[in-house]
Amino acid sequence: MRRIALVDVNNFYVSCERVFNPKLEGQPIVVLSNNDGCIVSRSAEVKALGVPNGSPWYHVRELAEKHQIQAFSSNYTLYGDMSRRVMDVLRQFSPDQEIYSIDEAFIDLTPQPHLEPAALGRLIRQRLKQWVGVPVSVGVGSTKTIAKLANHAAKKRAEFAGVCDLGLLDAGALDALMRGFGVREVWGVGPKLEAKLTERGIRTVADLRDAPASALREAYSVVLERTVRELRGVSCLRLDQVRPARQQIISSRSFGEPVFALEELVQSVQRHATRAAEKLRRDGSVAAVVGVWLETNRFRKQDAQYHPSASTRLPAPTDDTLSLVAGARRALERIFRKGYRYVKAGVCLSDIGDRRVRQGALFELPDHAAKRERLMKVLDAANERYGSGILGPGHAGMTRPARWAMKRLMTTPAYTTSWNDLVRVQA
DNA sequence: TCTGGGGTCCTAGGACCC
DNA sequence: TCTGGGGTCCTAGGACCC
Repeated sequence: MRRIALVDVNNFYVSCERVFNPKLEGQPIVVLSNNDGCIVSRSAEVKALGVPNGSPWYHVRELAEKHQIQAFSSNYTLYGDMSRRVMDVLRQFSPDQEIYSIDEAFIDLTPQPHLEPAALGRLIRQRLKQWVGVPVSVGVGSTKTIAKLANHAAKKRAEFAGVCDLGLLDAGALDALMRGFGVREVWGVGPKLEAKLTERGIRTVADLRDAPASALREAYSVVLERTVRELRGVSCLRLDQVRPARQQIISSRSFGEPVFALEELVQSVQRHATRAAEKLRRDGSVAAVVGVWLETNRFRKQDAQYHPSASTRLPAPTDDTLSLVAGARRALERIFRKGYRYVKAGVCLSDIGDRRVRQGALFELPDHAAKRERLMKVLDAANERYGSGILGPGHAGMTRPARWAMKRLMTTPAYTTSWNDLVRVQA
């Protein structure tokens, strides 16, 4: 029997903000998405007010004023660094770790049968609180799907006090617990599947566990069949310790203000292609296709809508910023139409491979490629040292601050990654 | 006036092959 | 009246995750 633990940080972004501003403890606070658009993290106090995750911030303004909810712009520099600290601590409990997202990881405790998972879970909780400063929940089960469910139980049921090992429950207690949770709480069941399953009379986790797996595969997909088997304790999902290189790299942003002119779209698309190329090089990958898309505001029914996309296939896979920017620009020029109120642009790199086994172009000059490579090294080094975006193509004549630049009006300092932002402690 | 930004996997259907 | 039977590859779109 495997023993998989899922550890995640409770309302991660909110918890990060609280580490450096303890006065926020016990206060209703939220963290907002880019452009201060939507709520992406809520403290328990805000959840208790019934504010759903993902709500547009301006929709809850009134409620926020009434209850003095404090909002913060997202500070990904801080959250990324805090995430690294959490993962470092977790790795000390088991080297068999899959970092599943910025705030959660699976760890395999099977190779340490002499340790009791629940006791270990309590130790993890205590240590992360003390060493990193964030509260976590721990769920343990014989499969990843059960560990996810256990984690949910650890949060929702006070009697578990943040740590739940479903392996400790006898059959009757496990059944009761599974009857107490709706099918939507299962990892892999979203709103669409929930609706379809409900039609079939499958309403609780227990209903899904006991449903005929092969029939569900026929009706829906192999993904759902695997979920059902995992709920029964049959492991169908591997623990992926090494993340394979990404197959797709996206850089996109909503604009701070609507944009109408090609000139401004060019600037933002160049910026996205540059960022995507940086990510690509960091992965040690090359891409053969660069895609661009534009969006108008789909919530504004009075506006003419236009959501075009196009892509450019490059002569050979590359990680060269200038080639990728040029490709993105060509794609953009093909889809741009005047007269629309654009609110977002994005770039997507695909057909990605390992740069070490890259196939060159037929007419490529070897020393040209070598020069470009050196140029990219300089670019990456400069941006690493002086801040991302300091050096890049198309910067000449750029209007600052651009209309397309993000709005972030409530950002906290980069406490852990910038000397200037270090916390001052008074004696 | 203001509604995020990343990713993954699977399926269906069409084009094409022998 | 009857019009084969396998394959592969690619793409678009859908569903899910955080």
